[in-house]
Amino acid sequence: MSKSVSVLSPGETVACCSPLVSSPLPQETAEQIAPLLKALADPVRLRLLSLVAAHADGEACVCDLNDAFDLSQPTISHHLKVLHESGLLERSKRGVWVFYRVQRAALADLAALIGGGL
Amino acid sequence: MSKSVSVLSPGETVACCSPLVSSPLPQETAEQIAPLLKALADPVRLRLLSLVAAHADGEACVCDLNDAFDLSQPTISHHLKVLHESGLLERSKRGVWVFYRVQRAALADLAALIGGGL
DNA sequence: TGGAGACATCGACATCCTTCTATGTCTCAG
DNA sequence: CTGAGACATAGAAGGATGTCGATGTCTCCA
Repeated sequence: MSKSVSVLSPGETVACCSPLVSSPLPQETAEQIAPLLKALADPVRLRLLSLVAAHADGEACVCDLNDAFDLSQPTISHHLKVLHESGLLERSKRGVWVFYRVQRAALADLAALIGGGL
Repeated sequence: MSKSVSVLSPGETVACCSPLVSSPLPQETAEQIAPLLKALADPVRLRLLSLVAAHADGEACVCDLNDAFDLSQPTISHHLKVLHESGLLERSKRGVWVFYRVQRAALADLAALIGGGL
């Protein structure tokens, strides 16, 4: 995993900017946003995020998520890490289990960036 | 460029689904959406899209866009192609020049997918 | 204390992506 | 018709990404 993936420390959300279509995005901002979109731009990670969000109480244990895919446990763990490091998923360990929860603010900011000004 | 990038034919927009956080995204849908996000998930392409959208009359000529980057002309051409094939940019040739215009519906659909249900 | 189970990390491999240079295609002016 | 300019395509190189099996770490229970 290259360092540039985690531009935001886990838990931090996008301090967002004026909408994409309103004014030219500064290079620096573009380089901040792109990793976030890249984290989202994978079918497995999209489904993971969606599964977590739609789960009861808004959080899901890794064990639940593993079962939903035909992928190895380390692969799922890797994707969850990407989502977590990009600030899209919150992590909390309780006993033996690890639970993930969607950081709705980050998603909302992204949506505002893309869809704002339309 | 692998074939899977252009899931949508150029000009077609996302026939969008229920929001990401509302119900588990079906695998098929996730595989349809991911290429769109992937098209957006690059700092150069983010700035290209933003530049086009913010340009006078909502469209920009490739010659204008080339000047805004420290990248070779074929590289910009490549990124524009990715954005076009994903349905985010509309292409129109007038004389010697090629103009690109943002397909706002595609952006709006994406934003609704990500931010809907928050 | 020791074993089992839940996750994370490591290292490897194949594929994909970004970028480049070189070259092709199309259109207009002269 | 020929040259120049705008843009696209082709092919190659280097780095990034997705996936795996093997292994490590932590926590709980017996």
